[in-house]
Amino acid sequence: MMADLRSELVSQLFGNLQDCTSKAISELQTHHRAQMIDIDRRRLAANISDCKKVCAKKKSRINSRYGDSTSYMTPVPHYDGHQWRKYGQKTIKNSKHQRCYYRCAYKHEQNCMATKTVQQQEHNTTESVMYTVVYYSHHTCKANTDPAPPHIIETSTPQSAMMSSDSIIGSQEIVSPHTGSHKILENELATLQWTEDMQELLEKLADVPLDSDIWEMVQF
DNA sequence: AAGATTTGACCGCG
DNA sequence: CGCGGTCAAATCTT
Repeated sequence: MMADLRSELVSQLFGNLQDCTSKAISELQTHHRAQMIDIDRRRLAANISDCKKVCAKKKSRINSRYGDSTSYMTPVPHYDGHQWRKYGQKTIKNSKHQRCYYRCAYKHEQNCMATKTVQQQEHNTTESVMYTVVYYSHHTCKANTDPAPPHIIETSTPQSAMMSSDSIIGSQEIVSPHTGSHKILENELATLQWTEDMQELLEKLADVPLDSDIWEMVQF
């Protein structure tokens, strides 16, 4: 009887939560895409000729050392379907934030040479925090087929993204201005089947005693 | 204790 | 010689 009531309440709460978060996610994604398009347009308009020169220079250097690279902008630089190990962090000249260096977690076991760098971009207070992620080499480790990372936007000129951006973040400090709940949300978003996991959480919580203070707050 | 991260040292390139 | 990519010992986390 009590258990049924609790299950129902929890079910409703999670239903509302799911609706809410889905809406928020949708809005963020829409806003985010529009924002990135705008930022790209402004950057391109600002200094196309300088950009061309520097891009060509950087690209030739990078390609000579690493082969092709692919860069992305994303608010969620750490959840891209692969496991990484951080092996370095550097302050980059004229950048406010540091750049972090990651290698594939299976580098030694499987000789996978994939690496990536993550650097937080400059942003004003009206923009959400974004990171430039540059991938070098492809994953050769098994069970990893180098999928396109979720919730990111591929930039047409990889090096230009690095050029105008500014810093990094390690896997532990994660998106610094975000709260713990944001981190969880991002994680779920990028890697999990949302509805299935919500259902699982629901089933677990239905068997857990609820806090009495919360029960007193809910009016029926 | 094992594995992951931090951080200064090292090194190659321009 | 400075920048930035990598190494590896120290430190932290689980």
